[in-house]
Amino acid sequence: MKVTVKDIARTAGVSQSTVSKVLNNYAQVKESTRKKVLKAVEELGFVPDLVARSLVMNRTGTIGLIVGDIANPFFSETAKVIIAEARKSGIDVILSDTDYRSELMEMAVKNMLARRVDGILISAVDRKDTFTTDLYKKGYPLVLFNRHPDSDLVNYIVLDNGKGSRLAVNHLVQLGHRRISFISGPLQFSTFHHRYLGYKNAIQEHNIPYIEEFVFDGDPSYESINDYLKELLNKDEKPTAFFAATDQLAIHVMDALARMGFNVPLDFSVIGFDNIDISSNPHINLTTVSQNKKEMAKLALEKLLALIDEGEIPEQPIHITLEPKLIIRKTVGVNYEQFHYETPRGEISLSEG
Amino acid sequence: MKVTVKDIARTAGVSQSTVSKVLNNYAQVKESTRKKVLKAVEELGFVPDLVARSLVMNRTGTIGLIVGDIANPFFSETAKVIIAEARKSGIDVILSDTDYRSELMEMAVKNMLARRVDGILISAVDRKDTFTTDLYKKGYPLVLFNRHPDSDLVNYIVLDNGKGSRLAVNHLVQLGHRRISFISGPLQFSTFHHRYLGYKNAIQEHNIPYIEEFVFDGDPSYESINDYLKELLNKDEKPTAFFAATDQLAIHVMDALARMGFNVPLDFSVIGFDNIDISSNPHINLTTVSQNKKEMAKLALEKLLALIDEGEIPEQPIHITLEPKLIIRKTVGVNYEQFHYETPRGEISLSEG
DNA sequence: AAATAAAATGAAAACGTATTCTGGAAAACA
DNA sequence: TGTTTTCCAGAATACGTTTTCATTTTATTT
Repeated sequence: MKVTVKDIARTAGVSQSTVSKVLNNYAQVKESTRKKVLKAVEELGFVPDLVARSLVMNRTGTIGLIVGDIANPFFSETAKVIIAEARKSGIDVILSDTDYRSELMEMAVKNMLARRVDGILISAVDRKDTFTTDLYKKGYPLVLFNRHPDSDLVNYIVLDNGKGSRLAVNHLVQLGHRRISFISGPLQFSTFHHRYLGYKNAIQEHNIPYIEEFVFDGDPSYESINDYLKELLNKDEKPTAFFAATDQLAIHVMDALARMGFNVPLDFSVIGFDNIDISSNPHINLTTVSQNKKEMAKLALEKLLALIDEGEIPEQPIHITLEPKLIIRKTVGVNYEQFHYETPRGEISLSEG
Repeated sequence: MKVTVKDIARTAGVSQSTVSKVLNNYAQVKESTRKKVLKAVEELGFVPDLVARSLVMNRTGTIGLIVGDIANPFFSETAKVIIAEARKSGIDVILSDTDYRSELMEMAVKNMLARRVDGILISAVDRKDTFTTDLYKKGYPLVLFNRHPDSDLVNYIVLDNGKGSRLAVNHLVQLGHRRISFISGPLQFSTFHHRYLGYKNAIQEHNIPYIEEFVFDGDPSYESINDYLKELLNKDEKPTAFFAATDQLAIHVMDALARMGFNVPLDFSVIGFDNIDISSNPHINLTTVSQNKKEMAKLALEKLLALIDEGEIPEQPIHITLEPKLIIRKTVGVNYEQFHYETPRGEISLSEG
């Protein structure tokens, strides 16, 4: 039936332990017997049982990857590099999708612990999450990326989201916009929280009043955003630009505006965040803040593997923040109205290039 | 350190076997001892070691999922439903990404066998692949989806790709197009192969001559397609419509046309295949052939789990083909030229709805 | 109350591997 | 040649469960 070490031992005329030794490249084994064993392995087509090995080695050679939504390009692109890089170290990844529900995250982690994965990578924690922190304190190899909890006592690799927002707001302000609406996702995620904070700080740095009605953080569906925009654009005080916390949201905004008969960037400017693939499509051409997803994923895995190899957790948690970058395309225009009526400043460059 | 069944046994004052029995809901255990054991489990926070269990049960509770490119929406969307559905049965999935390279597929399978996954789901086989067929013949639970090899001796769930092409071609022909270019991906994949065959058959059914220069199956990158189009549109005999074997390819085509200053659908019609998320975007609005990815994924998993539970493979491999559907949006127009100069037929409806 | 049947428990083996430790053979040294 | 060291190989144990089978306990019958 299934060929095991025992079979190899028998046909090679040695003991199980020597077979194991040649399989694991022990030095202490004569060349002649090594040959015998290898020949038997070849003949019988033996392949070591990794679960048995896991049991005795106390290492499974697997890691868990928990994402918010694998169908979301951000998560799938990061997953891709993690899987590819892990494979280079002979490590397999068990993937879990929380569908943005934090209860599922906790369940996924528990399940993976039972499966004895060697470490866990999570890009889907809530700000108020304490579960991961507790787990890490117990010495379990764990690194978060993309999102992090409010607690600082766990490893994470994230984008400097606040800075990203500042980049976006500055760009808009430079082109004359002073009434900027912020379209956010759920603020319980650190990404959105910091993008929101960055937006708020940036406009205040420019002495722009913060208008509560200008920020949206409700249900991120198209319909919901469409409703919000309709209501907003009926008021006296309209924004001239929309800063969306996500390219996906930005595209919703653009769609809604288009359906209302507005032109982007002539009537309104739109800027996104993430630089997903579609955004560079000539029909979309979204100006956005980009993050280096691949580097983030690579770093997260790298740190996790190091943690696993170390065998013990460092005193100080690892915190890495990556730099955002502004990608200028075609959805942001000059707010002439602003230049005309309020504070026209000649030194500001109006070119988009 | 780690709490095991032995610890539970000790603190509950029973034997390992009884602990195992209450954990696995054996009938033959007195209520009072069940209580004792459960209490100890609770107190010590015991959680069963799944790798140890796997070893003895000869079942890991994991399946392997091998995809061509997890960053591609088709694969990530199917992966999402597979992961979610598998979880409902307490099964975890190990994900592998072949990056469209078939050698990697074979390696991934071998690795998963060593990991003793209970079954494997593959959406990334070549037409000439025999490895999976051989494996299945050996009795290993295996189901392919999306793509299938030329051999029929293995289970697969696929779309009726030929029919999908016919749907697309018929639609174009009904609107007066007779010069239809087919933009394909690599024909070594059954999906593209059958879409190509469907295209060829469909135009022949309409007595349209097959023109070799009208089909492209080279490198599916934007640049390569752009080059092809430039050359093609310099010739005398130009197509009036493009049928792309993939929405991704259709979007490349539209981008290239847009950059050359053409309007879709006024100058050229474009139709895609797959109905990925972006295609419904108002800026894209691609007419396309859709497939029910979720159902495909669900069916594939369902069949695999059934196979695993059966314990032995059925005499006849399972073959399921799903129905494609035409989604009419805004990228296909009427070819008036055709109606005007050649065979204007009054009975053909020109409305797009 | 004794005999029997049924129910509950435990001892032991198994799953397939890695590793420690011991003993013997060979080599190196005297 | 005798002794010490080095090198190899194997026996035994461990990893943490499940499961079979024998045994003890409890319940049922006469």
